[in-house]
Amino acid sequence: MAMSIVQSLQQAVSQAIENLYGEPFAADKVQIAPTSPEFTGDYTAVVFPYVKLAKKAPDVVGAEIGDFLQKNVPDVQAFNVIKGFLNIELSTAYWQNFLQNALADPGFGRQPRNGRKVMVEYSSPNTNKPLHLGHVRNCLLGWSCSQILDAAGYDVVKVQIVNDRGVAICKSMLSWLKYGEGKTPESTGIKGDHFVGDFYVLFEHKTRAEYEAWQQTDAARALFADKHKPEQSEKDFFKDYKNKWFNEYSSLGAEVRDMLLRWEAGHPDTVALWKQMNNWVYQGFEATYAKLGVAFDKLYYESDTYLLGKDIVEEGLSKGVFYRKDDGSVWVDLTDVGYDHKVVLRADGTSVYITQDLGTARMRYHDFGCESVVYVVADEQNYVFAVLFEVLRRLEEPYAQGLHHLSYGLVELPTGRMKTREGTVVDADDLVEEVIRIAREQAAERGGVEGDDREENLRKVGLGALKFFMIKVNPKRRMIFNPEESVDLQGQTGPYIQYSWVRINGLMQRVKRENVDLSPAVSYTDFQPQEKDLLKALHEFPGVVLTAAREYDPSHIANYCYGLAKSYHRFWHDLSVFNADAPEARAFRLELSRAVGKVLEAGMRLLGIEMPERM
RNA sequence: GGCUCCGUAGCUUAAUGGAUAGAGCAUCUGACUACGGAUCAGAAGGUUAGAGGUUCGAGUCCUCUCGGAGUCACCA
Repeated sequence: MAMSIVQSLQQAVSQAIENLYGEPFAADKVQIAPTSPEFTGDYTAVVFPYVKLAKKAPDVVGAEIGDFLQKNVPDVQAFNVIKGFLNIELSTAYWQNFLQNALADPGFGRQPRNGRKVMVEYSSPNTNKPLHLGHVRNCLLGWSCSQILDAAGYDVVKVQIVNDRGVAICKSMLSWLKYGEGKTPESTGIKGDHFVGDFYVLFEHKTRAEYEAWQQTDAARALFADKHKPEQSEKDFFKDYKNKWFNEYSSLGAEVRDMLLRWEAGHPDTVALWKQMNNWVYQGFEATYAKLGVAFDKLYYESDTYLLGKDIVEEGLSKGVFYRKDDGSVWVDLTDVGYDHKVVLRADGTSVYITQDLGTARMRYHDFGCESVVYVVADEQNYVFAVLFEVLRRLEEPYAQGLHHLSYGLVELPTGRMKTREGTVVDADDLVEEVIRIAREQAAERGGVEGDDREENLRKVGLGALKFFMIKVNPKRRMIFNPEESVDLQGQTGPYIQYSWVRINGLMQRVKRENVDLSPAVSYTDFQPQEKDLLKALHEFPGVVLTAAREYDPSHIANYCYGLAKSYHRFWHDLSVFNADAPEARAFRLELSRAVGKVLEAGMRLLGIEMPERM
């Protein structure tokens, strides 16, 4: 592959230092950055690191290196030095050439395949209730991260692990058996995941009613009198006691545990019911994923993986990574890296969560051979993943050096964390409908364009607003989501970017209609600042994709697209395209617009955001 | 309490150790008989929580203090 201009400049600067001052300086240590907007130039070399070995003042060093570059690098046209910053101006020919190449390359911004496989795990829902706002952020991050890694040259495998077993789904199952009267999603017209979720909520209500009734019994009163702490109110006491009550006194609790035991024993009716209810949920999930525009290559189910990992525990024992206590439980000592002792197998020989995670990791490596894995999971599990990764490294698993936890901040509401019990959960399906509704409302207010594709465009605008809102901030930042006002359509938003693309689309339609000759573009040389800004921004695109991939951070792409769209809006406002005063200028601006449109579309696609034809 | 993360304008936020900390929202003032005004320009808004330190250079790295969050089950 040809060397990029930045690499050429690094090499040339390195060469200059060696020639001028007789000291070697590694080319990849040479700092080259895009020139700040307030100065003249395209790229800037920082010369402070060389003043010591040159034994000269910074501005002298800058001038000497600049002189060398101008003489030895054909693309360098001019330079200026300000306070130790060497600003380099590239030639018009370089920029013309760059634009033509970018336009000719259908995959501009994408790297060649690097032959490496990476797995991205995201979403990973429970099957007892529908997806909510938190899953939406997770899915958007997981999807865009997958797209970005793909663009960076990796082969990406997208997976989720579905928590399809355990107490939670048993609650929905029992609830349906007791109160369902044989209803189905089909018979009620309720989407499958919501249908099952409703029975989960109903179960919680019934449990609460049972608990409140129980609190009036003599046994409960006696217990409170005996066990409560001084200062503790009856209300607080019973709040804390709920779990214990559910496990020891509740008849619903007993029935759920019984159902879980029957499931684990493979009781046919129970398993059949479990399959039925989960299938309802999966149909609902699929619809939601389709609406969000995300997909998976393979699904893993906890019912298949929850027993895995015991062989790894044995291995770890023989390797000395783990140790066994007298009661038979198995542990790992991580105190030397500042963590704790962690149990990896219970005394009764059954798995804990990490046992399963170890087994799943190995199983997936066996399935796909990915040398690295990205887990998209909220930051409340930071410690869990730090421990998991440390254990896998100690076990010397072949993929252990490539593990990454894409940790993101929880999405909260203005009232605090979402709580199922308090009914404050923002449902994913509702949210999608809501943002499309807002887009429709806004379009009507602006006297939006009608047409056959109207609904499709409104969907793209609404989702574009939502997705951009959630992805433009650094993933690790916590986010307060106010459904009332979070999805703006003006300013630093998805629709702002979509609008710049729509403008370009309008130009391209006219080019086609009028069969405009674009060939004079190459003889245009008098770049205006607004045009130069766009050229420089386009030039950055491939590097931004690589940065986003390296840091597993889609927000870089979002911020880049915003910056490019902003430059384009200014260009549009300040300069005429079709009415340019010379044919070369008109053709060049059209070509430049075409390139911007192309990059905006590609960049936003990496975020899972589509461009509407009109808006 | 131990460990981890965070603190940038009224609010939401950006900034591979580099130049005068950059945007958006909200507020105020302007801009189309011109390719679409979901746009553009301008004003105002900052001791980057605080104090030390390293460096030619610190929002960024180190130490301490203050404030906030997460997490510390043989639960899933």
